[in-house]
Amino acid sequence: MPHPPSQKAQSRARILRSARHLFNRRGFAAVTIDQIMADAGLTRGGFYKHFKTKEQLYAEAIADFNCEGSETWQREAWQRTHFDASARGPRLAKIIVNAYLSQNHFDDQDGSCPMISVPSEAARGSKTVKIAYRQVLERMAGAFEANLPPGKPSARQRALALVALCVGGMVLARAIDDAALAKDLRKAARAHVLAASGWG
Amino acid sequence: MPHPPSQKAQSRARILRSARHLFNRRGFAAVTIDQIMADAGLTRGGFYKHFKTKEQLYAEAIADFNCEGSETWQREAWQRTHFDASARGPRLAKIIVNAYLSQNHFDDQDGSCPMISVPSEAARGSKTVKIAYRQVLERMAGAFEANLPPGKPSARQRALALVALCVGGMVLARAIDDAALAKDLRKAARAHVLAASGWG
DNA sequence: TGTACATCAGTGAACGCGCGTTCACTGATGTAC
DNA sequence: TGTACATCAGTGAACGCGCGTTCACTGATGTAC
Repeated sequence: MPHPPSQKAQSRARILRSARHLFNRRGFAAVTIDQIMADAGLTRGGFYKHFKTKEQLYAEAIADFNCEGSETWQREAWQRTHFDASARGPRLAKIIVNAYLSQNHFDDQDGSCPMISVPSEAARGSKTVKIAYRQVLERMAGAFEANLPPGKPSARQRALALVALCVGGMVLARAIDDAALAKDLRKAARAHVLAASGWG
Repeated sequence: MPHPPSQKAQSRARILRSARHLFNRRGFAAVTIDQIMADAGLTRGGFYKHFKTKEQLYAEAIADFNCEGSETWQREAWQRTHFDASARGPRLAKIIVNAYLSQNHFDDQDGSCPMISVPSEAARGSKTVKIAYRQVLERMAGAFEANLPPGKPSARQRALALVALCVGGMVLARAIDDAALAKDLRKAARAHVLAASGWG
């Protein structure tokens, strides 16, 4: 097995990252394999040494998103809470909500959560795409649920509603052409989530 | 001006309806002008007698959606509330919420609200598309706001959060490949909206 | 009323263009001896 | 250690194909006389 040992893995990771960013920004159909490979510093033909099809890349690109990942808007949320690295429980949940509904996340078209950037396209995607999408959803719902007290509508159910609120607020904010209304949507969603959860 | 008088308007309406349904089901990029025209009972070339470009059609197709419109899932909601045609105020709001988060709406890929079927594509659309999108949002938010009591977070702000919750719940439900979780999302969103608004 | 004409919604072939995918090739690397 | 060979990530030209848009044309209708 010649060639530098882990170079292929690195190329694959670069392709994945480029794909995730470009899909986020422009959507599945509007992005070219040529563009993805160029963005990753490679050329067209090599793509099929890593992925079987464009659709498969799409699924992996969604799964590639990491809730605690390294996107700018995620890191900046931590910083704004004064490097409260020991934050746990409700404190952590509040940080997540604030980051998720932040202006930085709104502005970051490349690095945003796929639930916000590609929901309607995932709905039409393959089974593999939808499975990857559900994993992202479950991770966020799980983080919320763990920080909710038990109660009448189950913590799980309340967590799902809070996720829907966060995602819905950001998705709508992105889809309109009115900066003020977009801000209102984010603020309204954040206020409601923090009030309903008790994390405020 | 020859040709049957209002025939052109009828053709235009048919094209618009076909476009809205096909865009809803498959997304903007995946739908062909050929398919839209065929669905409307016309042929390719005639399209440009009605619309200047595919993008313009997209904007008009979104605007074509009517909140109190004639889609099946909308009518069935009224029926299920026992033809409560005199419903007003909170009673009406509850009917809207139940219809919006209903299984029928979930299943109706053709006739669903564009906020649910094409949010991430609208976010990348032209200014015209986003304006049309905002009008749909404002209509629903207005209907909610009118039925909320004044309060600390303004009725408007609470209305926006409720819209985000309804839309987010449905959007997420559509994007995953798990019927049970999809149902849970709809139920969680509905329960939360009705509880928070007092319409329950 | 009848007839010739003008209009224009709709037709369908054709044009460009770009994209996903394939494929023969390259050349840097690891392995065998 | 050195050398011939095998491997395979990456290259870039090429292939099909389908789509948005254009365009010359048609034919049913309304209008003018």
